[in-house]
Amino acid sequence: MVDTVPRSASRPGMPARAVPAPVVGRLPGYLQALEALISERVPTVSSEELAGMCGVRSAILRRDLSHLESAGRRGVGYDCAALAATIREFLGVDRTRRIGIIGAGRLGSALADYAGIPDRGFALHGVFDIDPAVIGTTVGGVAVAPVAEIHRVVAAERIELIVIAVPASSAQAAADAAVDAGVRGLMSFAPVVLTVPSEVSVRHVDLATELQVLAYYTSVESPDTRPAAPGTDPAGARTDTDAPADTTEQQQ
Amino acid sequence: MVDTVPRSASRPGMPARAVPAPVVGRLPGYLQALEALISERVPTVSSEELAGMCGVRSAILRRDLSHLESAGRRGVGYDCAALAATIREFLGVDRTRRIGIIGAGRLGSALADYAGIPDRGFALHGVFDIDPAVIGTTVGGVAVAPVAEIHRVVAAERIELIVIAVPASSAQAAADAAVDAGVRGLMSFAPVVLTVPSEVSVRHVDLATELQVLAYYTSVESPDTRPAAPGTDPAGARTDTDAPADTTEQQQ
DNA sequence: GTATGTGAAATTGTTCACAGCA
DNA sequence: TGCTGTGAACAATTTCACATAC
Repeated sequence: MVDTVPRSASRPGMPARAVPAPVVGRLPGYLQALEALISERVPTVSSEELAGMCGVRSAILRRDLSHLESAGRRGVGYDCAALAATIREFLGVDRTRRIGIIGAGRLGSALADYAGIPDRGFALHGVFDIDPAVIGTTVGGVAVAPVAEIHRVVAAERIELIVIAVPASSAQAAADAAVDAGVRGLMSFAPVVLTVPSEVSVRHVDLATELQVLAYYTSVESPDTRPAAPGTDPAGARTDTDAPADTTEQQQ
Repeated sequence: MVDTVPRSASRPGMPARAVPAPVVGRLPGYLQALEALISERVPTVSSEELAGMCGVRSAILRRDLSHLESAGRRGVGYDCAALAATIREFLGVDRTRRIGIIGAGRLGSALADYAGIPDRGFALHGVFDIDPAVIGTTVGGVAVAPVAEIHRVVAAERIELIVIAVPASSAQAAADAAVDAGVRGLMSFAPVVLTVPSEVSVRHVDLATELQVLAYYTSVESPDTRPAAPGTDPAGARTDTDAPADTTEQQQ
């Protein structure tokens, strides 16, 4: 599926700017659903169907897709393969992105497995740690290198994104090292706010944060609350958050 | 505005309902920052300071806090300990919430470590798997039990939240088992949309999704984001040139 | 003087509903 | 006929700015 067309990789050929963060956050979900359809040999989907698979309303789906040069055919629907290709290109994963992970502990190793999974547009090209005991061992098919060498490895392997899987106490240092190495995209699992230059993007995932939000929703309307509608509060895909996940599953 | 949202007669206890999802999503971040301040013996913070620590604007912070019975003192700021207590109570983590993890693989084991960390309001009370090879082993200080026993364990240990850390192919089955066991809050790391009853809340975190969003933001930055030829734009769209330029994501 | 809490405005995002094309 | 794409209505959220309280 990757099969990057031998074309210029410098710029996506579509109006990139001005696409709202919530939209960007939902696109990966559409892409995932499309890939499932494609693997089942389904040629086209209607906005209604695709939206249903992703847990959003069809109107949202259509408007979201209108931001990128949509490939729908009125009266027919969207060509799965074409739309998937469009979204991949839009997101910039039409070519494989090389990623690295700082932290070869349990979490880092686990993430390495996921990151190594092909067909999602990413490939693991570096794992870093400061612990001499793990340096040199293989994680996710890659030899663990000292964090001190991150600059060299990032350059040599052309790593573009770094996942931070170290304890909170070393997260900022890890981020600094990654930024210093030239990386412009960071995804952190450490429960601290990272300070980075404005040109660097950071996505943050924190187990405790997610659980606390979950705790809120399970207590608000679990025990005895039934104040009408509140249950329908769909957690908007946070820009950043957001994560494109809905809190409450609602079927209507 | 017509207050369509039922602020409802909230529970006498204390929390006021109808709090927007974006607000709920930011509260854990405030709590985290407050805990850091508390550990440094800082007695009070201004909205300006706290907001700065969390990567949000002070106006947002103040309005967010206004949703719960705020504890600020004009001219002074917020009492760290009091505010932290208020947020904990609001989120429902003023008492320890018991969680369980389905999937004792690498990811599940890694998460078990995080989940076991005290002071965040959670305690691991169950780990489940279907693989006979890991059942009985200890993960995160808990003996791994068969998924088939989840109902019994959830009841016995009074587990309230379940983290799903299994492959995509078994995620729905895991969710079904958890729901059947009476759990009303799920956090899933599997890249699939889970179908659950409306009274169950689901939070979803997917590495590939996050990386794809990150990929987008790291490639959009191109200095010359030239929206191609105007002809490509179907409806002479209002190219709101000028982007928010928010490369830096703030956490959710 | 300082910093909160909050109307009101501005902005951003979602839903409706239908014109128009395949 | 069926379904997309989108103007317009609507709703939610953020930001401003200031009265208010300490």
